[in-house]
Amino acid sequence: MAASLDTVFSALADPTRRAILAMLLEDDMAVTDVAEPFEMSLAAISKHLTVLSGAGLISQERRGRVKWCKLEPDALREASVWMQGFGMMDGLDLDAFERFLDAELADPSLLEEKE
Amino acid sequence: MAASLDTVFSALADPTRRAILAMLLEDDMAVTDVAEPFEMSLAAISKHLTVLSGAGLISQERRGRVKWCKLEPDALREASVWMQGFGMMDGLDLDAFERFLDAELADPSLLEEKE
DNA sequence: CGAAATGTCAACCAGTTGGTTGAATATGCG
DNA sequence: CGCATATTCAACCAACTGGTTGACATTTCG
Repeated sequence: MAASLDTVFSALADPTRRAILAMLLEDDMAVTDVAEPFEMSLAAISKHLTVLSGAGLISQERRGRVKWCKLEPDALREASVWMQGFGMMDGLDLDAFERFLDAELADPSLLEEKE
Repeated sequence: MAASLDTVFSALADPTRRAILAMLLEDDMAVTDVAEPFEMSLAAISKHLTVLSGAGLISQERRGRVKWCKLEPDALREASVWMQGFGMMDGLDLDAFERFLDAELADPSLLEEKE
């Protein structure tokens, strides 16, 4: 819950974790369902979720057997503000933003390996 | 430089490196001057600068004995767009999104002069 | 020339990261 | 109850990080 710039940026530095966030953009998901598209163990995904949770980027609520993961995009705000200080946000890159939207609407899983 | 989301976010995850970027916002600086306010060796700062350079966040130009470091805020753009996508999708930054729509509806050609 | 200043390189070290397995803990279901 | 499901825990491992120090190369300057 610290949600410092350190923890947020370092949580975002991993492509698996960014892909998870993109998936959660669609809908809340159970841990097992989050793990399904990835070629790694459930335990590894569980750790990634812990990191995301520690950065405040997601919240998790246990309901019965299942732990639901929910995106918390507010946690991005502090980092976003920090970046705005560098002046390249006086109007974001709209072309890129539109491409993001198109890609997102077409198929969220495509966001995984953008670069 | 690579400037992938991975390298940019992980470069930003370190407070020393963020502080360096903030310093370079003021002015271009020589490596020694960048290092001066920090309580660590010059070699450590040199490594941080290598990381920043690898992420495309700074450029370095050697002039005589001195290597000048220059902020390259464009490298933040891709990361910003990625983050902003989350805010937009959740109505967090609806203001900016509406401004985007307004601007586009008013005069789409204005959007070209971004760079 | 010889000395100081500017950086980087190489080796090293401790701590963190991202992954693996196998066991453990709840919870739900027939 | 007994078994499958959902998730974490614990130990372990290789690779990476962020720091150190001392040696090295280059450039400037008296």
